[in-house]
Amino acid sequence: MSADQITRIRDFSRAVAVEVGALEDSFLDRGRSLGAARVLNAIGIGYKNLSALRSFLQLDSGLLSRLLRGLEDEGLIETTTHPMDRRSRVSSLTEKGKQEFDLYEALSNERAAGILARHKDAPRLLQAMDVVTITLSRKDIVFEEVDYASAPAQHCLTAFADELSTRLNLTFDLKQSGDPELAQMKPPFGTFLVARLQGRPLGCVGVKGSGGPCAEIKRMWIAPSARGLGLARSMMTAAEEAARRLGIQTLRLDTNSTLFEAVSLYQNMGWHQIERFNADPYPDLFFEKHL
Amino acid sequence: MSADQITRIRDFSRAVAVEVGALEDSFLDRGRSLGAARVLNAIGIGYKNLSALRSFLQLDSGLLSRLLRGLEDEGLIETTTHPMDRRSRVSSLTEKGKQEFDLYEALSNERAAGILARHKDAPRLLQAMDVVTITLSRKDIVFEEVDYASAPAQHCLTAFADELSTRLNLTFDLKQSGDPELAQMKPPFGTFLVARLQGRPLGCVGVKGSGGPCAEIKRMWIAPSARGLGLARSMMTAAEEAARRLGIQTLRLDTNSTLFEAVSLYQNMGWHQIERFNADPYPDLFFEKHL
DNA sequence: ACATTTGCCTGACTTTAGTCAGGTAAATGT
DNA sequence: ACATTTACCTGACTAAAGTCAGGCAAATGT
Repeated sequence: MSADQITRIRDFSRAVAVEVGALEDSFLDRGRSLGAARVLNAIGIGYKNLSALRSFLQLDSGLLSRLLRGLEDEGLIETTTHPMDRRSRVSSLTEKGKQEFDLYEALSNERAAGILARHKDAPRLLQAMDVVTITLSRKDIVFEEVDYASAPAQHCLTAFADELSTRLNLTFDLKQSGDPELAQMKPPFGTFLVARLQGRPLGCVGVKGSGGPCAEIKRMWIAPSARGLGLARSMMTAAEEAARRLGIQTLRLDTNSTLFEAVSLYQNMGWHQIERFNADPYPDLFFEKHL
Repeated sequence: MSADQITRIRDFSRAVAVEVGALEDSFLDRGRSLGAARVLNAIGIGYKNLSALRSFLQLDSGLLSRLLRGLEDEGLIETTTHPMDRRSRVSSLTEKGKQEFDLYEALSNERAAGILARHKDAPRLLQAMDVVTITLSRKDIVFEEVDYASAPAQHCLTAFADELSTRLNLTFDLKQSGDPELAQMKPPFGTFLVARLQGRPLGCVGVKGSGGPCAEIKRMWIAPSARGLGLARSMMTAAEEAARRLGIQTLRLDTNSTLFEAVSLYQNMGWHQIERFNADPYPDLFFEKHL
């Protein structure tokens, strides 16, 4: 744990504290105490159960109770008992509360836009922020099976195609609507997985089947900001599990030897090299794995 | 100002608030109120003048006064009147206060080390943090004329040599102690500039003269984390000004055509291409500027 | 010279945050 | 069934943070 690294972390925290603090301060701009504003916003973003609110905001039961009553007196929230457990209570925004919440959102957006405006000539800032965001909250990344045609899937595929196009100096379009692969990457033949962090798509992988015992891994991609976190490995694992659930016994894939990191990942995960199984010009390495 | 960018800023702020908050919390670990701890630390890092303290910590005059008195009662600080203006007062740490300050520093380092430990398998995190830190606080970057042999200069030159070595697959050593260039890059012949952010060196440039009206720009380098901020331009400007102060009338430099960003910067700043003036194998483009 | 401003202190006050010991009603364990 | 636990509320309290008016001494303006 070098002193230099610690200094860099502390410099970082000092530098962002100012900007991030300004964003937090927007919660004070509407004449309400910070505590009350935080509760209102937590309810607005979906923490309705009081116990969830308490643990999210790290509030004492008594304190939360009082803040809630204050918001109720203002007519911003309503609290009812939980239908399953009548000890528990559930809060929700009233119409007036929603308006107030929207005002807080607008304020926060304004502050964020202010940060952006102050640094709009620093194109690398947002990318670097993404890397930090994703790394710090990578425990929250989830894998979802979605339709190949759904918005998050299309987001990944567009980004993937753009990346391939610039890297190989060719034009790729991986998501034509009439694509015959479309049917092969949804159940019962195959599936399509995306990795998401709080809704934002960070990567994808497709399992393309034909009803038989053999299927193919396609469209494996990780967003640049999410690389270096071992996401590829967990996404491959998730894809293999999904394939197993579909009754698939053997998976194949093609890749290019210049992608050495991917190649060593496959070898590391128990894939073994096989003979060429298609005539595509781009791939020059072929792998297989028995599930 | 796209909604997507605003979302990314807000996600970033949410993600770092947790970690940064934990670092701030270390101020509570020694049984003192947050306000008192912040004042003690602000004095420790150099804010001694009360008016400077007030604006740095955004404290009400009365509040600061009381916090200071509390610290005085603990024997941690001493306050004297300002020698120039006897209305103003200046605080400084006592021996006991210094010890207490060091304990806070140790706690903060510990927390930072904790963050590092939690993410040590994310090699890109620190780099990304550096980009964020430097971009957000780039207004604080200063240029200093230093000796070619000084620590910050050597830091830059080592990094520069390493970068050249890996990029060109050769071995460079730009800072041999017996280097004849050493004398030519200090007054009265030339100079050596480093760009620093709170002490950390971010880039360098040398002006190598021989006493005559003509000098050469050498060793121009910007730390990877500090690129994309226009630092190269301001560093070149600073170098030209320093050269002018030394009585130099013409500057020359050599570069390589693959460094297209540098080349377009030179053209943009009024340099014009000239004939080859040395026999080095690496450069293939030569520029000159009359000051 | 004298009014004004600046820099800081003091006292009196309010608000916010946070803690803790009960208390009630519903759910759960055995 | 009855003791225990859980989920929340209430009241009483303290500590910390923040506000404001006034005051004093030194500096400054004219």
